[in-house]
Amino acid sequence: MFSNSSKYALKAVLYLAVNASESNKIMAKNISEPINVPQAYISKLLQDLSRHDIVSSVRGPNGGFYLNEQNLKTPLITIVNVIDGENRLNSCLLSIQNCNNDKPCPLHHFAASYRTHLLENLENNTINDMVKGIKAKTSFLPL
Amino acid sequence: MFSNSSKYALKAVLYLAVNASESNKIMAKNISEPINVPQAYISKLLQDLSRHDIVSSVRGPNGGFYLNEQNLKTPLITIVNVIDGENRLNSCLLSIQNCNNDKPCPLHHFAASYRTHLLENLENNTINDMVKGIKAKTSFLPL
DNA sequence: CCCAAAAAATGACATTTGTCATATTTCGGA
DNA sequence: TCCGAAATATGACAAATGTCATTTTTTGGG
Repeated sequence: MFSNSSKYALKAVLYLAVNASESNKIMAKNISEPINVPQAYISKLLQDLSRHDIVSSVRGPNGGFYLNEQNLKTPLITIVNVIDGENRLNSCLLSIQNCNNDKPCPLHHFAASYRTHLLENLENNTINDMVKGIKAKTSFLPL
Repeated sequence: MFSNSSKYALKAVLYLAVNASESNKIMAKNISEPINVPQAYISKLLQDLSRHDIVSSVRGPNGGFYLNEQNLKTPLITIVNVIDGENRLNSCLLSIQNCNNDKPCPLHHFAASYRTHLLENLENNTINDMVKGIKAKTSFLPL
């Protein structure tokens, strides 16, 4: 579904969204442990995300990562697209070129409705929407 | 979602199910072209499937691959499990250990219903069910 | 009983993905 | 203005996946 990298990126971003702020930046090495991802690896991912304006970062002493107001409005799909590349979620279950509703492959209907449903959710929900759920305790963010 | 290997295996099995029979076996090299998969690669996959009694094979002259009555009754999930290993489809979108309906991760509800839905379909539908759809022209099997 | 056809087995190689280690740059504070 | 803290950059390495080539075994037919 998603690559490991995307999963890690999502976890890191969510962790930052909940725990960091401009006045309380978090260093890569302090994100690593709670989300259970090697430090150097999460650094590399955060650099990618930073370059794409999905997270904010400040170098030097008292530096670290956090999300500003704008960052929080990022739709979840953007994170996946940056890390995994576009339309990783777009292809048919069997990767058949011209599989569509008119000329479906045998497994098409097993996945089609859901896939669009999932995509809609990833497009319409922002990081901030997820944070609300976590703060309202309707969803959880363990390691 | 599935690995390439699983996709290829599914395509090969469906191709055999539609086009081969005990009296009309098909050689690996003749499956390769219509489903657009390298010959040696599809051979390896078919050997795997043959060892697990998902396809039938006969060596020597006039040999080849086909599906017998029993093979046709195989649920689709079995093919995926043999090639990709068990429960590749079981984990949560973020691969969080104890993510479930009671303690869902933030993305849980985006995927949960679909995943169970897809799994049910793969478990309850056999190769033969797919062949029926293809013959009834409600689904299609291009390359 | 040998020969050729075909599956089966084995292993080499390439690519992608994931992981780690080591520089390099930037910045604030003493 | 220099030092150390931290992000950033780069590249090496490992593992999984995908691809290809070669050899071995089995089998039917002449």
